[in-house]
Amino acid sequence: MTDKTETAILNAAFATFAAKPTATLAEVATAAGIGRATLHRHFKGREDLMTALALKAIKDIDTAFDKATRDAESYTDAMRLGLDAMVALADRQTFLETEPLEHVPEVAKEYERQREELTAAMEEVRKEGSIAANIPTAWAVKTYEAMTYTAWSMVKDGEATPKQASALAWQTLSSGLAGDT
Amino acid sequence: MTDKTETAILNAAFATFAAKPTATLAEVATAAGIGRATLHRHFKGREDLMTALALKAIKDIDTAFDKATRDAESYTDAMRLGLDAMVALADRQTFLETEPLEHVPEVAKEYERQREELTAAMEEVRKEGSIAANIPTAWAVKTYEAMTYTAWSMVKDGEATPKQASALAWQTLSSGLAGDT
DNA sequence: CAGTCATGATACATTAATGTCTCATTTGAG
DNA sequence: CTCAAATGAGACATTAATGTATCATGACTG
Repeated sequence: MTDKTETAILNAAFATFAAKPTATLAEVATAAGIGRATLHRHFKGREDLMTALALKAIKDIDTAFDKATRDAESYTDAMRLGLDAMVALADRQTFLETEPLEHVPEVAKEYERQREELTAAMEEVRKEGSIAANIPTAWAVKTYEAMTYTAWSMVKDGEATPKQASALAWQTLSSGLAGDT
Repeated sequence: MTDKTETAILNAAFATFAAKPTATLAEVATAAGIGRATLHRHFKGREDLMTALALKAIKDIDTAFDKATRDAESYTDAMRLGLDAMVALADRQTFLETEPLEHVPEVAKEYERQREELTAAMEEVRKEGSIAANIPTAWAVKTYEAMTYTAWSMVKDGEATPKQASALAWQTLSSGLAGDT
């Protein structure tokens, strides 16, 4: 139902800001293949766009993760499946990390919720015995995010296909958190 | 020999831009505890400051890494020792990743050189048998950088001391790249 | 086909950031 | 202490980015 033009703007904005956080609205408009005035018709201003991006980023990640893990056999398996889906959305994740948006209550709330859900899922992974005892759950979560970013970076640099990259990420993550060297 | 004020500016700038890539020069000046005019006396403009930051970031990382690994027993050991040192400099690493500076030849050249050195060192680590055969060196390098960032993030969020964080990073990295789950 | 609607292009106004300058004050070296 | 250099504060000019308004055009709908 969401406007087609708005979707195009948001997608272009993710790509643009991922490459250059200081990009102007004019650059975003050009990247989206539209006029600057049109961008303003859809989003009141920069702050407005940023908020919409943050909310969409969170929602996209939620949706993709849920879909990918729908028929996982375990939490550990869900993490593996989710990783695949997340790699394609690393620009969203990067945006959320890069742009300071704590001052927008709605964004802060959703961000916090998502973070808690991921942490809870990681606790379940721990119960399944996939994480060494000395590794804090917070570390496992951060490492998970870092691996999705790293996989995306490999793909972006043309050093691997998405499939190869997420396989490497999973290998590194699972054996890295299991911890038996 | 480098000016004390300039050092203060650069350090404040790293912290400021790490937290908010779109920060203004006024914000940097305030963070450095100096007037905006003084900042302009030391750096012609934004571009000038960015270039100086990039060069300092590269140099700081080189210096810290060299110092930390001076008496390593092996390349693998050097990576472990280097990790400790790098965690404290993650703001520099973040800056280099965040700010697009390919268009400044001198920066691009130094950045490339450092990257090649790190890759070469990682190749040696591989020869020492610390990296699984199916893992590309490029992946190992990126993961190394990701782990320093992750460790820094843990410290920043107050979830670990620098020592704990770099220990976790090394555990994850070494067993993750060894790859035997 | 007629009418409406979103758009691109453009001009324009406003605001924020940057860059320059001056001057009184402070700092530090000799 | 004295002098020179550096600084902070502020005024000011310039530029870049943002936001608003208008208008002609092309697309889609009824």
